[in-house]
Amino acid sequence: MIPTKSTRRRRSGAAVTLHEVAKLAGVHPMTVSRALKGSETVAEATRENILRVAKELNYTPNLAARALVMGRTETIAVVTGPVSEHYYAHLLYLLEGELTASNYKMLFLRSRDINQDLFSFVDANAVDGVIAIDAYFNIRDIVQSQSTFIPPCVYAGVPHPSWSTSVDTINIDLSEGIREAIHAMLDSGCRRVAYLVSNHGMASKTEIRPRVYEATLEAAGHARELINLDIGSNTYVHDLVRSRLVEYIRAHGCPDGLLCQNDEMAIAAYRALRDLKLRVPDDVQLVGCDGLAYMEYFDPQLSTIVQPAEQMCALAWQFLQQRMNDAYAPRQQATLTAHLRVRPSLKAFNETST
Amino acid sequence: MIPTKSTRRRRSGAAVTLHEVAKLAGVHPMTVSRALKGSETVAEATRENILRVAKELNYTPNLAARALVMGRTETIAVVTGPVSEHYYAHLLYLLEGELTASNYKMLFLRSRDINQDLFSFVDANAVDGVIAIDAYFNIRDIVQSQSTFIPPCVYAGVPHPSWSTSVDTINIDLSEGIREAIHAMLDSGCRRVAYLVSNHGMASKTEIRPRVYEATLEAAGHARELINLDIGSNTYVHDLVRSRLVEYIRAHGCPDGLLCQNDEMAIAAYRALRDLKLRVPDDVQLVGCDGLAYMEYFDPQLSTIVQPAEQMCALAWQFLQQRMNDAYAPRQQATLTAHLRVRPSLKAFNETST
DNA sequence: CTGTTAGCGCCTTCAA
DNA sequence: TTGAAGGCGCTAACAG
Repeated sequence: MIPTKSTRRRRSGAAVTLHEVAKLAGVHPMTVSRALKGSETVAEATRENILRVAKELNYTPNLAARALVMGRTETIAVVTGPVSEHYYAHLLYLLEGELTASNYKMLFLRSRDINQDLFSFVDANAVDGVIAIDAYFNIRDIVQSQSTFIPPCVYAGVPHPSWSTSVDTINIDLSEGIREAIHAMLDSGCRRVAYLVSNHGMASKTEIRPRVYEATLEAAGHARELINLDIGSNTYVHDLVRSRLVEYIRAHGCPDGLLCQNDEMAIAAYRALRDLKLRVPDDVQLVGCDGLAYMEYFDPQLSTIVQPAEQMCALAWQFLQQRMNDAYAPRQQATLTAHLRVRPSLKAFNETST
Repeated sequence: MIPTKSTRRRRSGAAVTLHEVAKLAGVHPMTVSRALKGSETVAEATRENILRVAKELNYTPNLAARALVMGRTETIAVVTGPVSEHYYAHLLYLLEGELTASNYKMLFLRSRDINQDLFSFVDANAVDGVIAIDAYFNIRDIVQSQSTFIPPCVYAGVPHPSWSTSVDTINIDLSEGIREAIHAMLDSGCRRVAYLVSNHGMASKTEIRPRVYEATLEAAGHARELINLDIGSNTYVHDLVRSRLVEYIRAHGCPDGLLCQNDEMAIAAYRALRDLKLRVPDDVQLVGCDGLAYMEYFDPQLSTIVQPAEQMCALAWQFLQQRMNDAYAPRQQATLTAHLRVRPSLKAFNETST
């Protein structure tokens, strides 16, 4: 029962090769190769015989060998933010659908450690291309390098303001949604609309969210209140957001409108408010950002700025395929707009629905 | 700027090979190979020179070539339920941590279409092993085949009762948690504890959850109420669970205790109850199963049977590594127990906390 | 329609 | 300490 150590490193199990099939079918390996790929030009009789033998031997082509000779792996690297956040998990789910529909495999990389040279995977012939979502720092090096050649790569997500990239890009424009959210709150009588962020980077004036927030409030003649909980790049943010927001409200009183950097934080904020016996939307109106399905299941149902995730993923894969076909095609770009979804966590919901 | 078409299929970009480094360093390719791997036996001077040249040329080893000759890819296939469910996303996150810590890559496969021969990926030398979680049907074929050799594979999750597998296994034992949940509800006065499932399979007597549910209620002398919403294998279950549960309750009145197949369904059930203006826990006590972080952020905070996810993932990777080292090592098995976490959605919470 | 030749980039093995 | 030979399994290109 112990397998023969025929070849030096042959995996103990199956590992039938083209040659073995060929020998048993009484033809040259090349004929087997042809027969197993799309038809091409093999006689019906031989083909059928070959297929039969291959099935009998349970032949599986060695993908490493094929990748070596073809220079392609039919594998795409996908890089996102931490998949512990449901937003990224959802994107992964959507991308998985796109890729498997095209018979591509997905190498899932680095949702946590952020400083990693992605393109080495392309150079290493481990993947044919890269889809990076909201992973600024992962592709920054490449984008900034002056290399004439950039491997097939699509960057999608909320654009980072500090660089203008030369890679194919799908930008999510949040500004519309943010304005809609702020106006929804102001129009229903909010006098103190705060913006809740998790760290310094997200509070910075170069980020689009705080910028739009500040501009919108200023235009409306209201004071700004940027709440930076400063939890760094911690992954499990919920607990910290919850406790620090409770502290903040105890110290400074509570805003009557709360716009959150993303849905995860909105959920944590919701909890903090309930801890304090504050009611949504009567005491505080609450809006998140991402469009998680879960938001609708809270009580009251939570409003959110919905990112067009399906569209983004479909387009990302489309762009990447095009790029893999033609490395020197002109740069591809698209911008998708995120809009507010009004739910009962906004007082505007009642006006809308009745 | 257009790259030379030197070799026929060379990818347009980098793709520096060992030979080019060798030529520039004035040594034999073999020496480069040695110098770049762990030291071995290369003179200090030559090594340094080689490393310098390699860096200068931005050399990246071709993983396909290495995989071909080594027979290993340092890649693991991970198969789970649909990653749109947060539970699986969380497992993915944990596994990613394990794998990257060991310098392994992760091929993420088939979280949706369930009938796929996973082991062809191992045969194809595309991955060195497989971690399958709650993906019965994906590994069923292999487990049932009488093949003497099973590729490195670890199956983890709630065990399927119908087969006794010969692969390495980590079983999650939910029965403890289910009993605890049911008793928590009965002890606080529930007279009608129902069990909510999504489809026929989950309602079947061969499944452990309904079995334990029925046995426990029977032992306590209570009637059983299995609510099967029969939504098949739909992925986005929330909406359907919500609407069908509302219908059910309108038709049959409401149980005063609701145990759910998993947390996703508990969340949907929570929403259905709120739609009906029913209060948790006053009108209905509610318990989910999985241990999602989100459960704690609802109001009231939702109780759940917590699966030991960290432990499971760590153990899965440990088992798989061992198996990859020794294909003929004895079968590895472990059982982890899930326990109830009592939160305010159970009346017992007040007794506990005060 | 099928076989031959050559080589993808790397590593193992043996020789110097 | 380094070099040379050979092959992993497959496929493109060209013969026949």
